[in-house]
Amino acid sequence: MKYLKPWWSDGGGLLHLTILLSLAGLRVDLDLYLLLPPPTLLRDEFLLLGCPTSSAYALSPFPASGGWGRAGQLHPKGRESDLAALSEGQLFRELCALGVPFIPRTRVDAWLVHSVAAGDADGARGLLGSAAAASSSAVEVGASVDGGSQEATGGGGDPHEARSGPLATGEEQKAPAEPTSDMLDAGGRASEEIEVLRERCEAVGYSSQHEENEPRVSTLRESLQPNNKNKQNKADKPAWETEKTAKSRRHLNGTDPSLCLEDLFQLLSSQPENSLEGISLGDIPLLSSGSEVMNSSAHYNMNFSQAISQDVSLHEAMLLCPNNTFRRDPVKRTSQPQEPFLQLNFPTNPEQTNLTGFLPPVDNQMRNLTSQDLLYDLDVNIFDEINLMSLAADFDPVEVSQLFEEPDSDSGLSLNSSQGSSSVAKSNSSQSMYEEGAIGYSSDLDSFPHDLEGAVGGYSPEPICHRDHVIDSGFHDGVAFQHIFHNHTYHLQAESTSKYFSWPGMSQRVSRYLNDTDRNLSRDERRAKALHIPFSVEEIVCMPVDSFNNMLSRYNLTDLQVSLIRDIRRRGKNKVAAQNCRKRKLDIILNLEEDVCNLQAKKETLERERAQCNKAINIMKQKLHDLYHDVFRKLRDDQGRPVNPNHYALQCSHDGSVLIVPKELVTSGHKKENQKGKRKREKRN
DNA sequence: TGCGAATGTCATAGT
DNA sequence: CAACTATGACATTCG
Repeated sequence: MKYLKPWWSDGGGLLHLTILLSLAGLRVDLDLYLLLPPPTLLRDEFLLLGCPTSSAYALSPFPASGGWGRAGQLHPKGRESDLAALSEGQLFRELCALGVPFIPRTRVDAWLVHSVAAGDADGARGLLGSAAAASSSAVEVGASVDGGSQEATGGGGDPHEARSGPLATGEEQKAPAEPTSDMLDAGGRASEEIEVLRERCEAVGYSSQHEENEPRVSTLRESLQPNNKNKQNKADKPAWETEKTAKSRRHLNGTDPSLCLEDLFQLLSSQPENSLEGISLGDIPLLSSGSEVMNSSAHYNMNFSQAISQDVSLHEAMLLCPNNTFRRDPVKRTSQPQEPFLQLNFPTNPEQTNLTGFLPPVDNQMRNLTSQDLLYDLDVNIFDEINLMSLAADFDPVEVSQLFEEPDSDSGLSLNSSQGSSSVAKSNSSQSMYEEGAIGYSSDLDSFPHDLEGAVGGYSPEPICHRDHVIDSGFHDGVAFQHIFHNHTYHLQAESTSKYFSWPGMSQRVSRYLNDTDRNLSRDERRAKALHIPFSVEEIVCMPVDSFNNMLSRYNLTDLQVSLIRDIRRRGKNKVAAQNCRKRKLDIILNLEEDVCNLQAKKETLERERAQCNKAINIMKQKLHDLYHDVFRKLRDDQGRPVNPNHYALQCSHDGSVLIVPKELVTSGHKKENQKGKRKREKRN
């Protein structure tokens, strides 16, 4: 079978689950991949296998054949070959038809999942019994269980019969696992069988020390479990969980013939601590056989409670951040000491505005912020940005005049702008911010109070763009100043800070400094903002001319505003045109270079061909010369003397005959022909 | 500090 | 004629 490209390589998600469940009185390891919806549904790939797509999950081809290969460890002899008779595609189709949102990692897992999902308790139990029998040396109970199962079901544990349940019925197996009467009967038989099995287990010396359905594989395993967590958990559980637990047990006991894998998974996810002993994510070694279960039981016992109790979100599972530093743990974050960070408490009283207190010095700890902090704060800042939109202030005519005097050259329209990228690159580290802030952007910073500069340690205007968050957080709730360096989303900043903000009593210089983020805006954007033009530059530039004119007429705009809007539109369009022109020019140059290369290659080819032709011509000439002299060597005149090739020449006539002509006649004939040719050419001209 | 690349802007011709 | 595009030329920024 050909394995197609796994869809998770395109960004889909997949969780590796090793599930230990109690089924038919046996402890079973299921090694599964839980499918998470991929961003792009590779339906075509999936249908290539002839598998329908689940509504909730996109099923995919098996990730690799390696997991299947290990299934042989679990199979008893003879069983493996039977299972192997099914192609992976066939088995997988069965699972798909049953809506199983898992990719089993092993063939046995797939088979078990299939049996359970199809409500075939006999098949599942038979498989388990076979598996246990296969590892009877290590799991003595398993052998008894296997035998009991076979007795009780009249060979129900036989792998062949197990397979004949869901698979051999052809189209029936593709129907949803509805509880039919047969299944109910099977379920009833199953419960009876379980009781028989339990009795047999006790008869061979295995006494259950736990709950009636406590999974058990061996006494060794039991001994390796120091704490029976289930008991404790059960005591602590609310009523609804207890009810669910009972339901899950009914499922897991096989008494509910309508058991399907989705139910199972819901149970697993809803109360994993009780219904399962272990779900571990990540690189848990594949457990395929009973012996392996035993050997790794210590690992599980150590891991179960931890693994189950962890609230693993999909985000975390996808990120797989080793230290869980991405986790949004408000308690953890708020519990972090805040002292190292700058505190900002804006006084509501304008008289208390103290610049020195406003921007305290930056210490080294601030420079040592981790990347996780940066990421976290970036998200936080984005939300802060939203809050900032409510902080619009009034129009400042002084600012307008200054803006229109600014000499910098920057446009309002950012087209995949390198401006943004450069800004981001520039602010990739706090260190660089300091350095650049110390040397750059002198024009406006020169007018900025030095005490403030000193207070912030030479901030560049770009980090100052984070003042949004500073003001927001500091002004409203006194949150620390820690986010000031962390937001790298300068584009978003530019978008969201399109309004001025201030508060009563804020000094003009502080306002100017804080609003110096406008340097991140283009000149036109700043101008538009200063004139309170109610459209974005992008709108102005990209809008169709009709809409543009309607917009101008609909709004009551001043002449200055209209003029600026038209200039913005003209410049923006011209900027695009210039970029297109340059791109076109570059393309032309590249095409010309390509043409030059092609022509050079063609020239070389032609030269090679010419050399070959010349070589062939020379060979032909040589052959002709040899032939010529060979003919003359053999020629004899009337007296039988050889003909001198210097006096005579061979001449081919039109009818193919060859004449021996004196060279004098040949040369005169050539002269006449040349003259005729000349006359003809002259006539043509 | 000079240099070159990238980009914005203006003027102008063309569509 | 207005609007837009294309392009050369110049200025500015930045690495």
